[in-house]
Amino acid sequence: MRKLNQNLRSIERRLMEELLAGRNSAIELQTLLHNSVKDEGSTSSEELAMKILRSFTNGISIASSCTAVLSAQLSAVDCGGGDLTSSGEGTKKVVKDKRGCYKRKRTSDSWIKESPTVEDGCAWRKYGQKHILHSKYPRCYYRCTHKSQGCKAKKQVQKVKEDPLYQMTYFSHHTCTDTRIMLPQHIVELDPIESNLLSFQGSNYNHSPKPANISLMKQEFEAVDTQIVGFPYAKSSVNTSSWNGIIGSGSSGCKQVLSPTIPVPGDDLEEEASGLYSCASMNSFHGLEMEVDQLGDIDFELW
DNA sequence: TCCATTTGACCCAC
DNA sequence: GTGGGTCAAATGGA
Repeated sequence: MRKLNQNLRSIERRLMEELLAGRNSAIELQTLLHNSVKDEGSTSSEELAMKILRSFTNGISIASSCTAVLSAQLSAVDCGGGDLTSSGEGTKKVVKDKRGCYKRKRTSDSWIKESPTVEDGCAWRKYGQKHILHSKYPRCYYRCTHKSQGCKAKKQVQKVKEDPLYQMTYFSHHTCTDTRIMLPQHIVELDPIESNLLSFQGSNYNHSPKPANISLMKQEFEAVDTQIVGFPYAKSSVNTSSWNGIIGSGSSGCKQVLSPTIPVPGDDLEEEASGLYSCASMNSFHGLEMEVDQLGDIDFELW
């Protein structure tokens, strides 16, 4: 048992180191983006972005190994039915047997993320929308555009506040080889901070995925807001500019200007474990910061 | 024609 | 019985 504690402490320390490194790099990048003139510093921004990605990937990988250690140790101890993979956060996953026949089961292969934008850099296809009891806003259901490739990634998006804040619940990681969407060049070039987007343009990612219909996602919530509370996006300059950048280009513009790509890992095993950040890699900087802060609050009491 | 969204219906868990 | 998640036909845009 003492050895278990030592192992866990060691993993905890490594995890925290990686996450802190990622956080520091993110802060550094934020400063850099604030100070840099357009076209300058793009290389270092890329390097930093990759550094951040690497740190989070490593961190998640470590967290995964920690879970594996815990599972192994706990099953050895046999506490009586304690299954880490099924005693997660209380979120539910629906497994389909036949049409309309589902079994809900708890799963840990899901995670919640809050963000001021609904866009997360991945290509999603909406397959449903429901009004949720006691909720002002509808919940939207999305699955990966590449479902045909067998990708089981899903997400639910629900607006939780009048200020643009969306709660996104992800289920399963992307198994498709291409989860990215494309952004119009000018959005990234205008002002990465102001547009709330990060450009990860790089030579390693040369696929040509379809863009997610971000404007429709925005319009959808805007329509709801218009009915209920007016025009909420005026409250947030950051998000307004972000969305204006996208919507202003129109959907055709989005398809025509495809040069900046947002790399989302998913091809190798290590990155497979980093589904959370592969999906979040294009999120707003504020969102990233928020996530890092949340990660900093991880409760290691269990260990 | 293809693809994404909308929306009512279906079905299950609670 | 109700609420939530999914399906799939209808619809619309490119």
